[in-house]
Amino acid sequence: MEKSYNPQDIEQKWYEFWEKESLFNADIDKTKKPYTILIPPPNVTGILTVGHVLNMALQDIIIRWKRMQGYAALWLPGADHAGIATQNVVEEKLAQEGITRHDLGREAFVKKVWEWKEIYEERIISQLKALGSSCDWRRKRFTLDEGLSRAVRQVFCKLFEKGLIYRGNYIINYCPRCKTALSNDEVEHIDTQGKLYYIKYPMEGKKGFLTVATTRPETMLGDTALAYHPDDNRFKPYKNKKAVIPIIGRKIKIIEDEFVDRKFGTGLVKVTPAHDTNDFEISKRHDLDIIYVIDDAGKMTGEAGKYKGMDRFEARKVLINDLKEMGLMEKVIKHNYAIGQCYRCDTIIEPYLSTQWFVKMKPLAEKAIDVVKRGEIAFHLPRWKKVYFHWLENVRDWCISRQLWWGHRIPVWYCKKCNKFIVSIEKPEKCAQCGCVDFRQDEDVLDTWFSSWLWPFSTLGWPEQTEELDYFFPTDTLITGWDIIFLWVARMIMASIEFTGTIPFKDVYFNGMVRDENRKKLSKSLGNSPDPSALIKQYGADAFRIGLLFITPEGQDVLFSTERLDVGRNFANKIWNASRFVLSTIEKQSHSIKDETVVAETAEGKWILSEIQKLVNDITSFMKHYRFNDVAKTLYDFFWHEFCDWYLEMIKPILKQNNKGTTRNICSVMAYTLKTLMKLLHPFMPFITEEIYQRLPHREKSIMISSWPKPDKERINKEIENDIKRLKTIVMALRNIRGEMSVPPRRLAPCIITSSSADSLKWTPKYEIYIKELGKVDELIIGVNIPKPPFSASWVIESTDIFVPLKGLIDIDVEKSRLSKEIGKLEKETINIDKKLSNPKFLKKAPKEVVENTEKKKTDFITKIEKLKRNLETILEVNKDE
RNA sequence: GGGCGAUUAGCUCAGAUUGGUUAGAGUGCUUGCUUGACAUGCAAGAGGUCAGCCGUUCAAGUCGGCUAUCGCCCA
Repeated sequence: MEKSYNPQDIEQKWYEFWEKESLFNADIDKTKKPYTILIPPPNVTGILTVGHVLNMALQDIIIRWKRMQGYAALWLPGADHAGIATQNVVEEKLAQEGITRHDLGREAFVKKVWEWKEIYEERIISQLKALGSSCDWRRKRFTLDEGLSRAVRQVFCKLFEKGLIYRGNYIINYCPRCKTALSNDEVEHIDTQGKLYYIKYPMEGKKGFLTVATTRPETMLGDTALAYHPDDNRFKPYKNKKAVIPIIGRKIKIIEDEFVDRKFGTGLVKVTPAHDTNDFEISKRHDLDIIYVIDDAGKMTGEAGKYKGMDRFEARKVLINDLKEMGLMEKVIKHNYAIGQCYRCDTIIEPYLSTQWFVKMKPLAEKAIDVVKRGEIAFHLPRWKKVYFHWLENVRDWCISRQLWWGHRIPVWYCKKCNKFIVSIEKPEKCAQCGCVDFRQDEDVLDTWFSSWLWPFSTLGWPEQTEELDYFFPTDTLITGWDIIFLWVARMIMASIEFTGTIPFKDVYFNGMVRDENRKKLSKSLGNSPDPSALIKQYGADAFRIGLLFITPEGQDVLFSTERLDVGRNFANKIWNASRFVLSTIEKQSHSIKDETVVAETAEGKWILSEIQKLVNDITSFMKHYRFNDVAKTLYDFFWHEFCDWYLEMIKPILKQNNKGTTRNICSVMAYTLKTLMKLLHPFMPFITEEIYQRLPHREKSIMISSWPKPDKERINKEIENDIKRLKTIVMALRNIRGEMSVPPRRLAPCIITSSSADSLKWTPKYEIYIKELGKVDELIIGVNIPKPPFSASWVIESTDIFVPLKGLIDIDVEKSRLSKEIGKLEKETINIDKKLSNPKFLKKAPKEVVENTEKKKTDFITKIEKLKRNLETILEVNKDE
């Protein structure tokens, strides 16, 4: 084995092996319980980010764990067509060649997008594979697959029949750059420092002015009224009078409406029905005209007079200038408000009146609230329930039509003769109204989320009642980011209940967002995510995975920087080298070893076998509770410190004795322990653990399908655990003394361990060898009441004294300050304990156990202080003698 | 405007379900080591008024309230 771990030597090899052996495949097996995770399908827009890596790693961790526990574990992979985002990237690419999608036409353009999709889907899959993802690739799905598309059409028709889908003319969020409608949830509200413009509208007949405040002066060209609150007496005299829109000179009514906020601006607002949600509502109540002044590209229309053809923001600038010149701009003040931006391209959203398709959400929302309230679906962390409920309780109808070419075409056909529309899964044969057979399908496509909300069951074959659906559905756990709780999670729950009558998954684990060092969310558009492929190459997939998990506390956001993966890389190297030591030791002796059934003969063997049972127990419990960060840290800590620093170091002196039987026993214990650790680590670090497993004596053809360890009570040995705890304390004391006294590393020192009672020394004999080796002791004397030799450093452990005679090496001043410092610390603690114990209420009310512990602690401290003081005195005496 | 979260070592964070240990880890820092697995390493050390205030309790980093600062979501 190489001296340092090189992941590139083994990762690809094992992934190919797993695939060749079909180990990722989850088949229907009625003798096993199913366990299902569906991938949150990544967009085919580009490569994955480190955020995806975290999300995917978590899924792989769970699915590998469940597979080892004997479940028929299915991780179903796939990708999302991501309508707007994908259309955007392909259009951008075309633009570089100087072509627009219109130059190509719909069919040719969509073909181009499919080409793009094939390339990027392949890239994503290869990234997932490089990461070690154990997906059942046979079952890979894409949201535009035939089966999934049929599900989409069927759902559309069903909801339409139920009256839950309707077509209507409303103000929707429109992105003038993507040239499509968006749902409310696809708009991001960004706090902005803007301005509020106070504009004077002349009264009809030149009888003075009325001032109106607005953040969007350019829309005034489309005003069809001014409005004030009915209770606002300031404007009563103007009721039903007319004002004149400056510049274009159109006359508009002054009306009363409850909606107006009297405290905003002057209390009088302009009403622009075509370009503002609230104004549109007002216009319906007052039967106002609707005038479009901004078109679907964000440019001013013919209604805008001289501003026609200008971009909306350009028009604003010019208009403000014109108003100022005319003396109609009363004032401009600073004003902060949240401005809506497109979540795909950050363009400022234009509220725009148009005819779109909508889903009525209230009836769907109610059941989705219930299942989470009843606990049928559990959220981790539970606090996300609050966010979920708040959204569902205030849910608004969902605009699902998009003016795009890439996506599921809306299954609505318009009769070319009578223009009546028919909603149908397939193209209708003839018009029921007029018998015409000529139809035009709706030009628009559906919101991407209208297909992804079906993902949990459409991927398993729905609407067909497949065996897969029967076996693997409802799925078990969804792992996703909290940023799509509305867009996706809530809607999947609604859809699943509506169409399958059951919940889509039992647990939802929300992983934190990965952010860069400036706390910015990693995103493809910002380009602030390092390329995962490069990181895998640099660090190895295992190091990447465990390194990432190491810095990912449960459900909290993660500050990522490349250097933070060093921990993972170092850990992989540590595993490699410890294994190298274990394996070379095993190889050196010729006998075969029995690892599973081994009974340890040596103290350190009994100890590690005992400790590892506790570890298995803890790790399994952490896994169950989605506490992956704890798993990573606990395994890291155990492997590095207990296994390497203590256990392997304790083995070394025993091996040196060259007793064949003992060596064989040690090898068996080592093999068992290392193999158990590899199994526990496998979900996190699949490649290196497979490599080590294969080199150890093993039964299964892959660690992937070996059984998850179960704690063995027979191997727990409390007595040995206590002994080793004391041993460690002694060794650490010796090391501390050596360190403080600057004893050269190669120089061995004598050591005396003594106590006033023989009982408290009874445990020591079989540990002498370890004390000597780990504490660098040449002459070890253990006995009752041995007096402290001159020129020795000392340490106190409970009732036991440790003396290290260091004539010629001991620095009296260092030893004095060491002892004084320790005494001071303990005295401070004793004062705190005294306070507690002198409080009658504490004695009366605290549990007996706690009081007893506190009392014992006090006695221990006092004994220790006395001993330390005596040691300090003897040092001083020695000093005097000289 | 409504809500959620965070504030613990120089930095990044654990300390959950269940209040009781001399409050931990990684990294950084200081010192010493080419120790027969590992310098991607070994050993030792320094470093914390747990944001502040008030409260509940025999007992608070942990529970409740308020304040401050930062971040996010919804309107």
